[in-house]
Amino acid sequence: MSRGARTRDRIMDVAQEAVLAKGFEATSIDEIVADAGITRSGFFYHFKDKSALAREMIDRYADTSIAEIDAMVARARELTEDPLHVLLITLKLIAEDMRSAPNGHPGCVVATAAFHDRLIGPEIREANRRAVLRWQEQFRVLLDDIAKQYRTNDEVDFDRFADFLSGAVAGGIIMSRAHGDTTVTAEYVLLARSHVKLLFQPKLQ
Amino acid sequence: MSRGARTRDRIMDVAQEAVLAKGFEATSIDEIVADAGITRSGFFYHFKDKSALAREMIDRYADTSIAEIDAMVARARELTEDPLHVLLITLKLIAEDMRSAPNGHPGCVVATAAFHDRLIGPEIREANRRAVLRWQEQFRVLLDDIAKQYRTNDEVDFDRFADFLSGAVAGGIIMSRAHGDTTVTAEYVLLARSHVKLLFQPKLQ
DNA sequence: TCCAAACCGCACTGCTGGTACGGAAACCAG
DNA sequence: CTGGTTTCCGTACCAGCAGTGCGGTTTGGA
Repeated sequence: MSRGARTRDRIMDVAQEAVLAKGFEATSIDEIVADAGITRSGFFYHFKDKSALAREMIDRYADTSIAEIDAMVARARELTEDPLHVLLITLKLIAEDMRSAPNGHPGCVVATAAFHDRLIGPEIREANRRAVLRWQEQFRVLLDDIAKQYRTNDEVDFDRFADFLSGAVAGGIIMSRAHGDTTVTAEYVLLARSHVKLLFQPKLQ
Repeated sequence: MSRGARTRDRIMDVAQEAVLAKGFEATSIDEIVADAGITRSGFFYHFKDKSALAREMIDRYADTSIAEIDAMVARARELTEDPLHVLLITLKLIAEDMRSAPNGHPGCVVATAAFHDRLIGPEIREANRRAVLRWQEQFRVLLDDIAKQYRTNDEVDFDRFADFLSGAVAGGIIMSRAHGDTTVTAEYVLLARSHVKLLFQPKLQ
């Protein structure tokens, strides 16, 4: 990893922590460069503006998030062959992971960016779109596997439902902020899990 | 309604439209006063700072939202006595209302405020908390009515689930912004409705 | 050793939220 | 109609912000 790449990563590290805690606009470039141990000139050498930083942060955040969920799916597949239980276990692992975090779920760069439209040009919007589509695709695959062996107890569009599962997390983040209760997001994941269970589980009650 | 109250309302009207479209920080006071037909001095006469405006906007937004939902609940009660169907019809009315809006759901001041922590002092946070608790209470009452006549197909905490229903809207707003598709929020409400149906409906399949 | 990438220092612009204060117009009670 | 209060304007000012420009310096690698 080159020196430049390391600096870029350090910038994004400190920026992400601040952005998740305070939002994009509330995080000043002066603050970022101070924490990253560089100067404003150094910052603008790597990112042409704050928007470019946001765009790269979104992509990087999506990368790590997708990888983490993939790891949980893999772990779930080790525990069962039943596709329904793969998803149920995955959702439980996600919830546990959120609950085990020191201060609950730290927030989501994508969700945060969605509400800061000043710095959101078409590029940021596109980066956000890419991210949510990747999450949707991830859950969509699991739902398709389930559909091969189970029938649903209600008619739902699978693309929408896959999207809805990540949307539950997004909603949980908003509500956890509104409530001032960091455990909310994990509970939302478990409620979404309940939805999955009710949707596919045969012979209810 | 006094002259001052009318001016305050006009300020909040134009501010809300801009905030829902662009976020709090992206909406400048200069822009608000221009659209409201007053001066900066006039603005600061009514609101001591931008944060005070946000706080009053949140309360006002919650008031109208609660009233709208109450009206839909009342309409649903006219159509059926069954408490489960009261909620199901209410959710359908909410979804239809969102879909009928010219540009989909315009967004939520509470959700927007949750992601703009610069101007969020304890007062804003408290206003946001009040709002989500009011929504939660609204759905909680309907769920309690259902519980008197139905048993659930899965164990869920009713307070959480009531909160989850409004959270679905919040998540839908985020995802609609991320997708760039304004119909998403209404679809989320319908998926939440499906969850309710699956949770209470006896003798599935 | 040499060159390019990486980074610094500094000066500048334009916009923002916010303060301060004197004054003017609108409104309302007596 | 009068006097006082509410409401609003005009202007000048401050600090913090994102972003630009550019010359200079350090660093790492071929």
